[in-house]
Amino acid sequence: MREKLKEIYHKLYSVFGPQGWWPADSPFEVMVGAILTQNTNWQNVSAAIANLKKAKALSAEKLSHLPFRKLAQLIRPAGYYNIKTKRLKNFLNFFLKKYQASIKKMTKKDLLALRHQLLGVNGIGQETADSILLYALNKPIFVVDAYTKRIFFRHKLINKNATYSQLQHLFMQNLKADVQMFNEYHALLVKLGKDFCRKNNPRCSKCPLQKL
DNA sequence: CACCAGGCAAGTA
DNA sequence: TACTTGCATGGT
Repeated sequence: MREKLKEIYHKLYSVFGPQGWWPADSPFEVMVGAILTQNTNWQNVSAAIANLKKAKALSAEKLSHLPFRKLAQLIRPAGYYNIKTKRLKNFLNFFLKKYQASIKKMTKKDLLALRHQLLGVNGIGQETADSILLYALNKPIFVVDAYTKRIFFRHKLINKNATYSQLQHLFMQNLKADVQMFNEYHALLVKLGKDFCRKNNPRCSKCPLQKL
């Protein structure tokens, strides 16, 4: 399996090249984006973030002072805007109270302790927590998502009921903990998923992993 | 028109 | 523990 995982990575990298994740101007923007992108395509999230920038509201201080309705209006294009406003507020409270909105302070915290803290925030689940850890704070943790699971299931590398933790351990116990590689690997799986492994599977037969 | 997107929590049994 | 459901916009 170790070799298989490496083989897949190198194949994807050679086909698609570096993906340049996470598309954002700052770690804080990554964290906001991680919450907004829950079960939503990136284009809609991008529009929501553009609204926040246009309103000059993209900072922990500004966002936390913004009235609920005002914030909900700004992030509307991202969908689920009421629940996401609540989740953003929950995260901001956490970020301000525990870390004084300091990325630097947050980065100093131990990886697993911080992950546990993030999971304690209502609205932050495993994928969102791991996305924040990897893409905002450069911590060596592997992000799993629906594409990861679907791709590995379709290639018969896992069974259908594999859990998030099982998938994550599969990667982390078989690969060296390398932030840059974890970054690229997850992004490449999303790219592969978008192009060849949608739910309603238009072109699974053309997937570059077929011939491995 | 139907289907889906870089999830998560709450409710039910 | 193991399902099920609500949340919502915008693109194909």
